[in-house]
Amino acid sequence: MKLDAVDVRQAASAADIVYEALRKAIIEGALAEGENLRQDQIAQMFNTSRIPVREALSRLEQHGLITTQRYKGAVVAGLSIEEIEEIFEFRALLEAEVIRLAVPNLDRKTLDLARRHCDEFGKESDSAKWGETNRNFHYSLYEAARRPYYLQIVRASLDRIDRYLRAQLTLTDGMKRAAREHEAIFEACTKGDADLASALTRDHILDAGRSLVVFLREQRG
Amino acid sequence: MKLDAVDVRQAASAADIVYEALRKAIIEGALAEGENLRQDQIAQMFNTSRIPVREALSRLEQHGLITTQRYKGAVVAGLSIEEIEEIFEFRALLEAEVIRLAVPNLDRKTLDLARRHCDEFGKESDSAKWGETNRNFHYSLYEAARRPYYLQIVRASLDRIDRYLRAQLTLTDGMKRAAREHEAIFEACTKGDADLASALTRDHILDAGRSLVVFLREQRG
DNA sequence: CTTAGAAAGATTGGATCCAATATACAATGT
DNA sequence: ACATTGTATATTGGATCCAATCTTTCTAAG
Repeated sequence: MKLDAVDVRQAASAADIVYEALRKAIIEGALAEGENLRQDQIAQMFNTSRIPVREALSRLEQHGLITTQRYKGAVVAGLSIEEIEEIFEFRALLEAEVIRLAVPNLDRKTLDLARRHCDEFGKESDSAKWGETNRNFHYSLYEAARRPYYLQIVRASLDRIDRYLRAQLTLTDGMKRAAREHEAIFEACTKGDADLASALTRDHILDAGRSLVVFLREQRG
Repeated sequence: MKLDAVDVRQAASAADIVYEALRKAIIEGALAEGENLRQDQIAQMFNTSRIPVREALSRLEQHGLITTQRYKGAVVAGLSIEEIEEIFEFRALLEAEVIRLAVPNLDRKTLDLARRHCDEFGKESDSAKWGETNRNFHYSLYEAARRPYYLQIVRASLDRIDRYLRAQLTLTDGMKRAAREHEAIFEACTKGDADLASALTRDHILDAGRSLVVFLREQRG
């Protein structure tokens, strides 16, 4: 007997579905910062009651993606430029370390996968897909670090600033530069040079942060 | 008209209260790992319904303090030795950086506060109070880094392993060594030597992690 | 005696209802 | 006209009820 066994117990609850959908919408910028999130309205969109919606909102707040006020409701969280700078600095520290830990564990298969993700960058120009490819590329390498806790934090950090990054990339030539930097990081990984990969990753993130801050200062005045 | 105005809107919801109480109980080890958390039972303890309890449990799960299975309930999360090692390694990286960023901003007032916390270590032998003092000491210095996002992650990381640390400290002479190391870190801070403070903090955390792992390997066999 | 299967009880997930609070707007007095 | 107060509506927080699922127990056949 052969079949694609699925663990039924992992079936998603209504709250899980709402949470993931809202998370995705916020990360991709489909929901603008400051936008109101009415429990009733969301419940109707998902054909459910407000209970799972409230659970989802509570989780989103824990992750800093929304802010809530008692009896007033939830709004999509916005980040100040200072907060954005802090998160980029944090990511630089963390991801530089993760790639350093990953390099010694990289095998042929993982590198091939990363290579394919890297090649995708030339093709995509849509910001949602670009963001997806960006995550795939970095995470395919990061996985080799075998540090689930680190990766969880890395993910959460990227979640917070992804929408700003995407908005900027579509409006500037940041995508081309990012593609070149990815190429260099990949190169260092194939050579097994952990220190170089780490330094390049650090610069890659700090550069992206700097251009984003410049962009936002113009935009916000 | 003069009165002590209080922002009423910050009043805690039932879910907030339950969340904080359970978080504290788990961190302090009052709830053993693997212990079942029945919604009904908790609701009765807090004289409330299951709704706020479910919200609290959902938040706790996001922070990794409990694990839940659909229709089966929640249990206090346990960490494998590998997971504990990873979190100590992570904390070493992060807190070493935080203290480095903090040192240039330390002023007389902050140092005095840290000094007082440091002096508390000699007095306390109760593990709950010791843990509290430990947090107070480190955080009083960390605050000067002015990196709220970093601190949020630092807090969450400590939350996960605090109960193991406390259990070990009461059963070994780890408290004395920790006190000496705190003294040294404080010394480096007063001198304004950021690199030294960073290195000492890193070692302080890695040492604590190593002794804890040794302790747990014995205990768990 | 063991074990598969069914029934009963326990527990969680979700829906509906009620209470507490906020917001918008009308009414009233100066 | 303006500010203040009262009221009506909208929205959230919490309680209670029902459905879905798990766990345990009981039964009966091998």
